[in-house]
Amino acid sequence: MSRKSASARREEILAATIDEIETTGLRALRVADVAARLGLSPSLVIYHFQTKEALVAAAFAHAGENDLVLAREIAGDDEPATERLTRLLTWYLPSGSTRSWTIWMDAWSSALFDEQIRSTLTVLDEEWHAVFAGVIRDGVGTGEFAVDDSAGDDGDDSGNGDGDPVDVNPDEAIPGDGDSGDAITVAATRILAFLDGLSVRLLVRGGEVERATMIGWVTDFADSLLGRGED
Amino acid sequence: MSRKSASARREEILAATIDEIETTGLRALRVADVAARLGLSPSLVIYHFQTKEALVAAAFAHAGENDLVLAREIAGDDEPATERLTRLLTWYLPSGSTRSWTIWMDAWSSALFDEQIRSTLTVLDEEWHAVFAGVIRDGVGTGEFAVDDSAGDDGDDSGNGDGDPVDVNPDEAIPGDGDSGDAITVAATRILAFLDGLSVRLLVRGGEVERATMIGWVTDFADSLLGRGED
DNA sequence: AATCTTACTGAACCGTGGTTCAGTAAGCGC
DNA sequence: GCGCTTACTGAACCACGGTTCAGTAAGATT
Repeated sequence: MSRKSASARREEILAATIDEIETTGLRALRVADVAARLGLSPSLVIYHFQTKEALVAAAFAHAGENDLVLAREIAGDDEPATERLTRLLTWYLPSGSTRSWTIWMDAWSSALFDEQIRSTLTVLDEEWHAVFAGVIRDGVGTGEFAVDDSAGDDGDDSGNGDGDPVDVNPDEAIPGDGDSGDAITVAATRILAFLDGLSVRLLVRGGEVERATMIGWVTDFADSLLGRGED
Repeated sequence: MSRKSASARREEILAATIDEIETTGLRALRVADVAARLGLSPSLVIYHFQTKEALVAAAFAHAGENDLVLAREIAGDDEPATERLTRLLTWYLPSGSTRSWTIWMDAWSSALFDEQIRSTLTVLDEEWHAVFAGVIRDGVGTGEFAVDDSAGDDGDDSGNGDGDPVDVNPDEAIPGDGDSGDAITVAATRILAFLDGLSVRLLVRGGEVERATMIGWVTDFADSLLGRGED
């Protein structure tokens, strides 16, 4: 049998675990199946990750980082911010693409009762914020977007036809602690929440048909948050 | 031991199951725990529901209907539609209140691989639609809301300052088949999706602090969809 | 009171699957 | 080649928990 370095094997196993969860669900996940997928013995999986629970936790983190790598690629292109944002939104929603999605339903439900997984998801979420906020900030810089700072208030923002663009210096927008920070971060949070809600709907109720219209909805939402559609 | 009618006992067991899932998660759910919660034997649970899987499926349906009963109460009040909508939004988001929520993370992840649960969730979702759409329709009738019918289109709805209110006769808005129907149904879908996304965020990342601001966000969103905040 | 239905129990059964452990051999340094 | 580290296996272990089944008694019906 071909021996591999510990780190290489670990990555293999994590990928196999993600695939397994993706196709059969966390509920039905067996370490034996993960091992079988690679032609290895179940003992080896436990040898590398001490317990099944740890394996799952590591798999969530791994899947999350994988997605973020691709997201950062999109966000780092040299296209205009508007285009990058649209591509991010489109790619975020579940499809037959590279992005794993069903795994996150399981991750959420696990996070409710597992402190470790919860903190993993929190970190991933903050990185997602950073990606979106970065693109938005770029767009504000080029004048493509206009964000008004009354966005976080309660209901009485009736008269804000056009808001003043806020220029935030990149180093003061630390994602570390609060979503309730500046308007850009708040916009990113709202968009991400809407994306998650739509994704759940898309996954739970089959219908690939609606994906296209959903993209329209998020685009509209982003436009209204980012001061487009009024100029 | 006090004997109860089958239907009464079934309801007891379902309620206990929901509580158990709510507090320990579906992952850790044991029929023995459900039984112990009521001082009964595990065999009885299986006696009433033939299998654990069926028990869980029934519990999801039961919890969903419970929530809907309360939602319909709110929606059926004689207050103005604006007020009812706000109360619905506020009550929908997870809190320490009556509404069960963590159970739905598990329900979603189960639905991905269980046809029965998926159809249960689909039905519940359609009923939720009906509740929201009903209130919105009332608001359109009284002139509180104004919905424009270009809402479902792609990105090019830039110039819609004020849309014409659409009067839909109540019997032609059947939730049965399509979310892609009229503007009212579409608005309900978008609001529900946003609510779900925010709820996940609230549950997975602890922070009860943000609930108040989230209510503000949904209100803003609803306002923009329903033609308020521009008049 | 007799009987019949049926809610209900206790104990045993048994498949499942994560984990352990002693042992094997592959690569690497000397 | 020798030996050390370490990836890796096979078989056995063992706990856990859903399900079964034979039996009991409570309540309704007559």
